[in-house]
Amino acid sequence: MEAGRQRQGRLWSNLKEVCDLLHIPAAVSINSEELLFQHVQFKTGQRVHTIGQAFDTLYIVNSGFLKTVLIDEFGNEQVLSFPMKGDMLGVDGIHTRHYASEAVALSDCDLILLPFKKLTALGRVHMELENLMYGVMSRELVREQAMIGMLGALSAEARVARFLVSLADRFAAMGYSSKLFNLRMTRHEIGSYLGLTLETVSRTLSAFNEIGLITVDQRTIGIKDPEALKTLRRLPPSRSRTKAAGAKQKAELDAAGDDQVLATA
Amino acid sequence: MEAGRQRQGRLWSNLKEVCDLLHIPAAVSINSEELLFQHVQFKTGQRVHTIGQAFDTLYIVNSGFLKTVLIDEFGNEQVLSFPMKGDMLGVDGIHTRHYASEAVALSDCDLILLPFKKLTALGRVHMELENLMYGVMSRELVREQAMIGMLGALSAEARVARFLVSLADRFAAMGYSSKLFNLRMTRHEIGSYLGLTLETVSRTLSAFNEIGLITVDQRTIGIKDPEALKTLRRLPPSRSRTKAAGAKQKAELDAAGDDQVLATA
DNA sequence: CGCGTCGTTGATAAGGTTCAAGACGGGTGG
DNA sequence: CCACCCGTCTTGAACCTTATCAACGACGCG
Repeated sequence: MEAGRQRQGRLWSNLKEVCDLLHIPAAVSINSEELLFQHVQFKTGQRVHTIGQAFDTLYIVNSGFLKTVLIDEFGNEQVLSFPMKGDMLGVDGIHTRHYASEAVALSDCDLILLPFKKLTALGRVHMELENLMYGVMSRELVREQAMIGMLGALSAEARVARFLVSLADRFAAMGYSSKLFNLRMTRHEIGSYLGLTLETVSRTLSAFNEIGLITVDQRTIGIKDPEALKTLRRLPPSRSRTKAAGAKQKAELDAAGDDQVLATA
Repeated sequence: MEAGRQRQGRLWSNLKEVCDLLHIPAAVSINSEELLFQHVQFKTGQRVHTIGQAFDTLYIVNSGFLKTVLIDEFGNEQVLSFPMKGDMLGVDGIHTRHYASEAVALSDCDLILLPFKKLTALGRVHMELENLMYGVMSRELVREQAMIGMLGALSAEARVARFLVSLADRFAAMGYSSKLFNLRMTRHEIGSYLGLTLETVSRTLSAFNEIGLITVDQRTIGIKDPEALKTLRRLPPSRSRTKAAGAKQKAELDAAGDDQVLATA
């Protein structure tokens, strides 16, 4: 329907601002005010790019909230990430020159356009740019690795707990409160992201609420006991009794607090 | 114990060979025979790099089989990938300048060293290199996205089936048989990779064997019905009834073959 | 030859999904 | 302005996939 952007970008950013946004030490020898990147706005529900669409530009989130999704053979969505301020979009398009995922705005957004051609051309001149890109892509890779580890090894409760902590941290990094914030996504989307059903997500949030770890009021989440959330596990759920060093004594610890749902470091 | 490599690299490769190995169109204007990369050999069980170790070089697998793992707070391993010929290792170290994962040789291996410093220095001169790196990293990112989608949405049987197909494809790409090959990893490692227990992996393989999809003899796998394996799902297990377009008619298809364990395209 | 690792298979239980019903909230149209 | 509706969220109950626990067989190595 769309995927067409409403271009009238009044805003532009220079490289310094882009680096700051990405939390990458700029080391910019480029004083250029002539090196500017255009902004684009997307409204809630609009798609920034779709799967298979020809790749030509990367995006950096300046404000707003999005989701990126994969669509399976039945049209079901699998949420991959919830990008927000400072995150980069579109990197998965570099390889095949077609975006591998779809990015949808969950709120009104302001994105910075980084035309890939322009970027590589600039890299020819300024090495900082190249290293910046490597850093951002590597960071994204590490994030996805952590995600795989979480999906592969953690229980539903642990996943939801870590999701909340991670959100809190990101809000904190953006200067917002990490104690009280609004979820921009539905339970369904959270569930997809965490490999759970929306019912399980809902139930788990309710459970956390009853225990006093958080408060829940629809999309409004209050974090009451961040430490407990961080270390919550229950169910070291598989590939336990590994011979890996250090596994044993921790297992005893675990057994000690067995009837507890949570543990504090 | 090790993580110290047994350097006596007799072998060296030029950029052209590296590109071929990575399946990246070289477009090499660099005729250099003076631009050589050293090889290193690792024996079964040796670690190429460990978590937290200072990052300085990337590796390309020239021959042999490895695994990369994350270690959680209890010492449990979470397998992230099974790199083989043509795959790149160490990319996750770029961001923090420390490797985020551990790479272990599952067989005797021959790896090509790409000192990162050297690489970026070369990138200053030869643009092809830069684009090569972007391509490789983007490809890896896409691979991990697919992995997340799989862990988040597929049943145990579908995961094992896709794992086998993916292995078959990779063997084929390496010039080996895609119909008969040896697993280089244990059931435990497969289970960790797929987010399952080793028992479930074993049982699923046995089930596929009985149905005639594959033959199993310990580590030796024979692929009998690749198409069935590719399309096997059973249990679109969660986030089903999505309102996403196209979901409906496919759901009917699904119901039609409901008592069937497998479906052929 | 025995021990340890790896793999198979069975019985049991539990975590999480599925199905179902209802509540809440926001937007729309009468 | 209220009624209505639809998407979202919550909660309950039954079911099912997969983990857990356990025992045994097979292989490889010292």
